[in-house]
Amino acid sequence: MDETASLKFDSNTKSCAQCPIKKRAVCAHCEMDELAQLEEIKSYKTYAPGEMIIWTGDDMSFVGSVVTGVATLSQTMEDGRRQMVGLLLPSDFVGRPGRKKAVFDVEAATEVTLCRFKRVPFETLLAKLPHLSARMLEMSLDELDAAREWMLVLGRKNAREKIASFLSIIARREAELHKEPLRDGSEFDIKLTREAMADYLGLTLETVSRQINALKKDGVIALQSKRHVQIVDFARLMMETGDDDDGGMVI
Amino acid sequence: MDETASLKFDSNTKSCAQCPIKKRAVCAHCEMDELAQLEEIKSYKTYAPGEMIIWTGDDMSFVGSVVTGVATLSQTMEDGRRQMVGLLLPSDFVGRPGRKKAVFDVEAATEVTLCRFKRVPFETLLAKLPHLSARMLEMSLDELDAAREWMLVLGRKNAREKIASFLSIIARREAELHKEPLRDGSEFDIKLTREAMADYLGLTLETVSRQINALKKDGVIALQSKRHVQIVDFARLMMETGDDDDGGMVI
DNA sequence: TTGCCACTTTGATCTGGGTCAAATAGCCTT
DNA sequence: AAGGCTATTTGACCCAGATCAAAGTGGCAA
Repeated sequence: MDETASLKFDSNTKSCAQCPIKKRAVCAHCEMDELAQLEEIKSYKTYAPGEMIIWTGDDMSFVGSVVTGVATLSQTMEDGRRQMVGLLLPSDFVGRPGRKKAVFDVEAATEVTLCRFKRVPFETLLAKLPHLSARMLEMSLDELDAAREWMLVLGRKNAREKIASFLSIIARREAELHKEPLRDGSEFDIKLTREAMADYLGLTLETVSRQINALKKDGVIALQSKRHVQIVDFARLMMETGDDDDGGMVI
Repeated sequence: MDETASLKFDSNTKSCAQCPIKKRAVCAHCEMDELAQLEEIKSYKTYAPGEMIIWTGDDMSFVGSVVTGVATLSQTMEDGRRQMVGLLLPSDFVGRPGRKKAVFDVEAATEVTLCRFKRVPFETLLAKLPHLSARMLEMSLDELDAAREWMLVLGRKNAREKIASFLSIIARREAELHKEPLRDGSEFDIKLTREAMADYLGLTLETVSRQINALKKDGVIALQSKRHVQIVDFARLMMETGDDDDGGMVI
């Protein structure tokens, strides 16, 4: 939570292509002022894999969004049971305007670079800039849909369906990120341990391992390595999710 | 989805206390114009218990909010498995600005009165009225938190903890609604069937029945009737949820 | 290149909650 | 007050996934 940021990007440059907030919030007919105002309260910080970005209960000094890497959003019960409630990929928002204390843990799964805005000034800007709040609303409604889709996975799907759902979501976002089509043969890294996957899916790590290897044995996926997946039969993977069509999933 | 509304409230009156959108969105220093503009696109409609308010895939001609009654927001898999993803109580928002087709079912659990706004004009207003979009953002962030809290319940809690969590949430919202304190002896109606509870909790109706009666046998709750619960020992009920403190739960 | 350590797989067993089946309890209607 | 609903409870059994245990794998530090 300190400000000893290792700046990977120059926060003074006018042309910060990497910052999703700006990219999304600032449109052609905005005043240049707005850009400059966001610029002033912005900084970048990079976190090491496994590092806690935010602990539940922390004072929220900033909000921001993921520029590179993967972070997890999760809750832990006092007896250690953990549930991931969000997977934060590049362009995803971190924190919540108006919230002083964090209610979830945020942890870097890989090396993560965050584009951060000081919370209070950001809230002030939010009140002044209609485009920014419109974009925030759109983003939070998308997240809400994604969370609700995930509730179906958690509440009603069996282990195999959960794994298939997880893989198809990761594959989809990965493809989207690299602007590549998603098809048979597409491959990608799972940036999470089996345990983190289990925490996302409401399973144990042993069950995750068994089901991944079952999907491999059945020729739905291939494993280049333990964390590198190739989708052999995409249509089949979609069937295995238990969803009616390929459309549903948001995240 | 038709407009054959049975108007319980006069949509022409200037003093519609029941409409949560207005109550929340319109503040003292807003122009009177804004009120009038919302007024113009507003109507009320009442739905019978069990009636579908929105089917997944329907064209969304309106957004709005619950004035009275309880509605459920849910997804159904083609094999019939169902997961409730939200419980809509008075003041809760229905629909999503910018969304043309519904992605969830909305069903009246009791008789429900909705305050509805035609979607497209509402979106136009949203772009013009900063207070309205700020309120919408706040509401959707609250819902997002609630959905994420519920993911912990679905993914990591056992049946008894799920039931305790459900009862404590209902009790809390009921108390809040009637502006009464929540304490030992508080009582309320569960407005859902055992099956609807099961769909909310990711359980079967038999398990819901067994666990409710187990909590009764253990003196945590008492049942005045099958749907009317008295909380005998509130602190104990909170323990049974498995949460560390009484604070967490949103919805 | 060896050894360590964290991650992953695999096996054996157990159990919470699902499934199937039947009985019971409230209800509106007539 | 009898019949016919639907909602709920209760019982018996079973199985998917948890748990416990052990072995395998691979990356990297010295």
